Amino acid sequence: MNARKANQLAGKGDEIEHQATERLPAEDWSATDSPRKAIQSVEIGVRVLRALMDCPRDGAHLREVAEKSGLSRSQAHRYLLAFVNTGVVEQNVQNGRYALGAFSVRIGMAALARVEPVRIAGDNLASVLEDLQTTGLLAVWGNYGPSVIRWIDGGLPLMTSLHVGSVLPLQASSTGILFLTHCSRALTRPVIVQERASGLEVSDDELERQVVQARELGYATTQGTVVPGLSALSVPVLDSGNRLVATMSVLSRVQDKHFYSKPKIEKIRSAAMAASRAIGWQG
Amino acid sequence: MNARKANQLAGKGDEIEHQATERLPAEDWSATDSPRKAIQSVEIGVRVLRALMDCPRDGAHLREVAEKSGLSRSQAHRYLLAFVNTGVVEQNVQNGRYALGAFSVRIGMAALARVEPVRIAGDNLASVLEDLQTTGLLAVWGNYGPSVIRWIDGGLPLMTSLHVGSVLPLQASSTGILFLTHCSRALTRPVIVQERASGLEVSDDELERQVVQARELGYATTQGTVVPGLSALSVPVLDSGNRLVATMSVLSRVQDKHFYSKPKIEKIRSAAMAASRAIGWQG
DNA sequence: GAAAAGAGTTGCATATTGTCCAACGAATAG
DNA sequence: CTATTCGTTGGACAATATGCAACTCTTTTC
Repeated sequence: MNARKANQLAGKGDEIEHQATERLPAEDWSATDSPRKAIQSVEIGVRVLRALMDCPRDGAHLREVAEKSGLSRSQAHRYLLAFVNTGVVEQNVQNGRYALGAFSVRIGMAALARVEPVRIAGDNLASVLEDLQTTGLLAVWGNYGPSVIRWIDGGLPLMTSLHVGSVLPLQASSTGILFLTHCSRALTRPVIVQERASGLEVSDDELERQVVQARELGYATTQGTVVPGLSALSVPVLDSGNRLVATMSVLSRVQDKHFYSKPKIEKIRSAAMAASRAIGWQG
Repeated sequence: MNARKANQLAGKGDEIEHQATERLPAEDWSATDSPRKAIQSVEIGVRVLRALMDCPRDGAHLREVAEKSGLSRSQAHRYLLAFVNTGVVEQNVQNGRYALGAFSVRIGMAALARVEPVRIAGDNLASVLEDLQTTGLLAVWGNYGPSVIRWIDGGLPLMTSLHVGSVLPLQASSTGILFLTHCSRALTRPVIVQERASGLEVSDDELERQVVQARELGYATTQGTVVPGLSALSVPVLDSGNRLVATMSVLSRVQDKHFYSKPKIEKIRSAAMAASRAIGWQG
């Protein structure tokens, strides 16, 4: 048992990144490691998921998963099979690669819904959208930049490529500008590098200008840079530490030139501020 | 083994809320779980997560989790313990309730990054077309109506005026019918007006009939109305908000009267549903 | 062009590991 | 106070995960 267990736990020399799992709700929810008797297979299974998490979008080969999680290939294969059976993981039939699947998204969404700030921001956004009779979205910081986590349809007939899961560009969306405004360079820089490698380039000067403006006004706007014909106004939702928790965006057609009137902007801003205050912001 | 497994699967007399375990092959769920050997504990673990997913924001008691997942309390407790150890689940020390934890959010974020509707729909369409040895197309809503964004040649030699960028008629194509079925009037009406001004007129009654039929069947068909001699069957790809993201169309010659047999239609439909699920649809 | 290497997948004997039962302490109710 | 319910734990048993090796298929190498 000793040799076997040692092999399992230590992996093949590679130490597994056991990143301190950040805790969003500042309540008394503990996730402390305890040496109590549990289901070992489940803990190993989570190791497999962890291995899949920091993988390129197009998935990982069995080989990589096995290495990252410190399992033999046959073992890793069986764990992946179990996850595939349950929809947590999907396997690309073309190239055989494994990646997190649709059910993982649902788990994440269910977990997010439990996070107070997101819930509150979503509710406030919904009521503003109903008031303004238009459509909008909620975004948080995801693995590859600002990610749409809620899409609220409010009367404005729109067909866009945007949807829950879309990653918005940092440099070319009002949402992105807000994240640039409120988040550390260390967080945003890699994404910008990535975007520029993909051909989306906005000069640092121009970005700086927009960031300053967003900071002054308390909101950011874009016209048609993400989806042609669609303009957006985004406002930040901050927590007690002035950290950006989420962004609320209100959409309209670019031809509705005067959609974002002073009173409407005020409504949107105060909705975001109400949400911010509700989660402890004191600015 | 029999008695034991039966007990596991059936629960303790209470029937488990077996919410359509989304397995694509649509096997009957009471029979053999997985034809291939996997890790049973992991699959059970996912059952526990599923139980946690649809519970109130403040978490669920061990009791509920046990019932919903069809496990004994001691069993459920051990699974939850394993998830708590890994940060997937958190336990409120005050009231002892369990809920999805911060790590679940991270899993979801990682999975979200992989959601790319058009690519996924294109891949699924391609494999169906290869299977059926024919040609098809992918369409999304464009500025002037349903627009072809991918044309996939699959053996059927077709000479048509259709190509990437073509706008399909709302009233006279199976693709158009689907957009009429799933999109708001406000979005489609202008295009219909435009079409009628150009001489293409289908009565509202007839359209309504087709829309109802498409909604019932889950697909739409046309014979030769877009391109003479060419018939098409189109299926919708939906996202998490039940919005129509794209349509997949499979083409054939009208003289191949029995091309769209039941099993083929089923294949096409399930490809679209697989794509839908992969981008978060939960219907 | 054949052989070798590497990838993904599967069968099988073995014992590690999950399961069931029962029990404990702690709340809560009656 | 007793009775019940709940979360949690211990221990014996056997079901289940493991490691090894084999197999298929593709890719690489010579």
